[in-house]
Amino acid sequence: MANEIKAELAAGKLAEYEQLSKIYDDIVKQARPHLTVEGQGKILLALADEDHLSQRQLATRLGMSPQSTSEFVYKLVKRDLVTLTKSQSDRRINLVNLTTAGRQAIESADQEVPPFVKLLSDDELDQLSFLLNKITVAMYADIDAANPTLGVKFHKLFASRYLKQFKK
Amino acid sequence: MANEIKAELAAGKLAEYEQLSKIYDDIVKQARPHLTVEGQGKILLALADEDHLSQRQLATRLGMSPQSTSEFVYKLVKRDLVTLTKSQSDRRINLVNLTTAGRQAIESADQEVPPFVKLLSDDELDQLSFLLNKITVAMYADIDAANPTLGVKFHKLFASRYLKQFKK
DNA sequence: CAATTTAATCAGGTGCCCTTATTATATATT
DNA sequence: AATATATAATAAGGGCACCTGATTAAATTG
Repeated sequence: MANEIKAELAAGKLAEYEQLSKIYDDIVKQARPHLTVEGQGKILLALADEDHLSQRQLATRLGMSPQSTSEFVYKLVKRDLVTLTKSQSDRRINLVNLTTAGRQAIESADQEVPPFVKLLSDDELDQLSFLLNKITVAMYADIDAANPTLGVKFHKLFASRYLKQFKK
Repeated sequence: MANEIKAELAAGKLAEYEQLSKIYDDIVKQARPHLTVEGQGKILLALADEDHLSQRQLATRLGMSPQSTSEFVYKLVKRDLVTLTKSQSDRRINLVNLTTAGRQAIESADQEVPPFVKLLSDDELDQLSFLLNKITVAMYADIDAANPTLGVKFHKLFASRYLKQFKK
């Protein structure tokens, strides 16, 4: 019983955090443009991980329809952040390649640790990472059970964007 | 230094959680329709808190433009979840009222504590709530500093949806 | 009473996604 | 080789959550 209330409280806080972080993002975005982990941003992030992917590969990795992928790629082409080149081995395939500008867009949008995270103590940070890890592991399992074809493993990549230490 | 890495790790986990929860929502939504805390859902939630608000009031509380508010209200009217009645004291005002169906939609969509939260121990739930509270408090402050007019306090309401105990 | 403010709506637009055709190109089958 | 089938990508159209810039109607103010 007591446990039930605690769980509701935690779930509520989690929901509140999610809502707030949308607003937070909007505000921060106005100050300094930053990559969203949606649409075009997703594509860029995937290409940062591995360049010269086909649209089909992108779609699979990102768990979205090839049509949507094509749309975002097209928008990125218009913004000169990627180019398309026909594969020589299979001329149906349109390879998506980051341009210098595209690469720069990713770098310059490098995620900064938000201030509200910085204000936690060492111990608290450990606790938070531990708890969130427990939660995300369970989520991956649930999502995978519901839809094994979803390219969801990919999302770990978004998390690693914060880890500057690990980049080169 | 060590602290910096811990912070990056936690920030990354937080980002990963947010991404995953979008996907999680989509999957859960297919199984059982549920209110989103966006658009029409936001309106319903606000009305659940206080019925018979003007569109202007809704817009202010929800921190969105009156035009968007009007759009969502109109969609809800078409779905017979709310009705519009002209205010008698000020005939410019169109009051938005929940219908029985609207009220039911809110109740029946009552949030359930997600399984991944339930799997935490009592202590872990306490820790998580504490940490998230610390974070959200800081977020409220930052958001308010950036844009004091934003009706952001409202979002606490979303959190309270989980607290069945507290409802009537 | 004229001028201004306010509530709501209309019109049009953006971004993220989806589904249902189509069009090329490849590969497998006869 | 010729046909059938599978696959990569695109076109077309739609839905949802927002937004900005007019416009209209009703209130308030001077």
